[in-house]
Amino acid sequence: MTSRTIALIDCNSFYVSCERLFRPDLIYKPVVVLSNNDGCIISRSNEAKKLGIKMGEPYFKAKDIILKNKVYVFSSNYALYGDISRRVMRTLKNFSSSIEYYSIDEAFLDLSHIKLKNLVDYILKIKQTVLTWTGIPVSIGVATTKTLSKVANHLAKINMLGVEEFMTKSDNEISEILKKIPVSEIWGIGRRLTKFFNSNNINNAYELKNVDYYWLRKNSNVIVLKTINELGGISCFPIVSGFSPRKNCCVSRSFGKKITSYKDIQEAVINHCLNAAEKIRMEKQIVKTIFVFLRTSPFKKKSYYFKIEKIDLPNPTDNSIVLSNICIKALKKIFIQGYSYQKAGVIFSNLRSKNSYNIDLFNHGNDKLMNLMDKTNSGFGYNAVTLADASLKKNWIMKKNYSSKIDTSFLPKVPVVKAI
DNA sequence: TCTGGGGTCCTAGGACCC
DNA sequence: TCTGGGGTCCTAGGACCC
Repeated sequence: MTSRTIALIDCNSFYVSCERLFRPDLIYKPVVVLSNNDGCIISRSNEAKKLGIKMGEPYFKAKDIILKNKVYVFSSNYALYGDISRRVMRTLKNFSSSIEYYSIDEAFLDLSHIKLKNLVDYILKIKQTVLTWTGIPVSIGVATTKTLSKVANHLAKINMLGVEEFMTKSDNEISEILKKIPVSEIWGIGRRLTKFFNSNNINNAYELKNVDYYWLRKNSNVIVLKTINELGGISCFPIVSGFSPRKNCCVSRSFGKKITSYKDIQEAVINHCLNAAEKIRMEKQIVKTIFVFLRTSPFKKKSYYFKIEKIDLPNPTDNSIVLSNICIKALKKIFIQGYSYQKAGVIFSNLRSKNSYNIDLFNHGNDKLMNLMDKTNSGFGYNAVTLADASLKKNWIMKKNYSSKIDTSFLPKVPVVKAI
């Protein structure tokens, strides 16, 4: 088998970079972006990282550092990030037909068609083009496997060029690099596996690569075995290009404040259900199994309550009215008066293609209504049309105190520049 | 006081069948 | 009292990712 050239392109501090597009005055300033409900810090500029602000840290815990150092804070704005992500991915597609959209800010590209002597120039060109066309800075790592390109990308993030390639390096040189990478940095090795390996005296990626295969096979699973192979340059995770339909669809939110009233929770659950239903209709899927869950804050251990209710549908559907009625039925089973609830959610599971299934004849007439609803909402904005039960008081709505409110995918919200 | 959201995959164990 | 063997399918829970 001939070896592949695999590049991982990763946007630098992606959400922060998106916000900076409309606030160029914030380049070189410390900036963070918060998760939904302004809960945790999920994106940090380099300046914010240097101040010691940690990834995933609760906002209230970092508040002191933030205030003292005049860190700029944004609530997350996924409409904006999603749109910018699409532009980045579209740009990358010009450089290789084999591309895997791995996450909102990452993509794998197969660059096997590029000659080794031209490789560095080529990846520098990718980096420059993305920056010019979208304004987003990226780092690029290149190697023979996905796992190694992740390692290369990690190095690219800290060197001057912002790119790093292993293709022209000898095995010895790569081994020296791997000796300096702790196992926890390796893609696929999480907290539990790190602990397991460390307790067996395996601390860096080089030691991991050379671990006894039979011992590992006994003590681990196939994914870890593949990861070890990939560290040694044997590709086990191919690039998966093209769209594959999702298998589950979950919509859940923490409430902006604790909620005790059944009516408020029902309102939230119906809204989550309608969002999920719209998502699956866009992918032409129908639902067979529904879960509705409800919980209090997991940080208040004494009075913790969590319950999830599952309902199997005899006739799979994508119909918002049918689905929200089922969600209400499930919610009524798990709601107990007296708790202060923190979060509710809806999971659509057992999704399948609408085309491959005989749709229940009685539901069929509602397709037109759903189409109309989706079209109206995409033209006039989110929730222009909804169910009567869904939107009244919005007591449950999440906190978003620092939003830039920019939405480049919805015309009325696009910023206007005036030339004088 | 305040702690995100949305995914995938693997495995062990139970249910069920012959 | 003694209590097979092998297969499939499903599910819950755990681990990982961004």
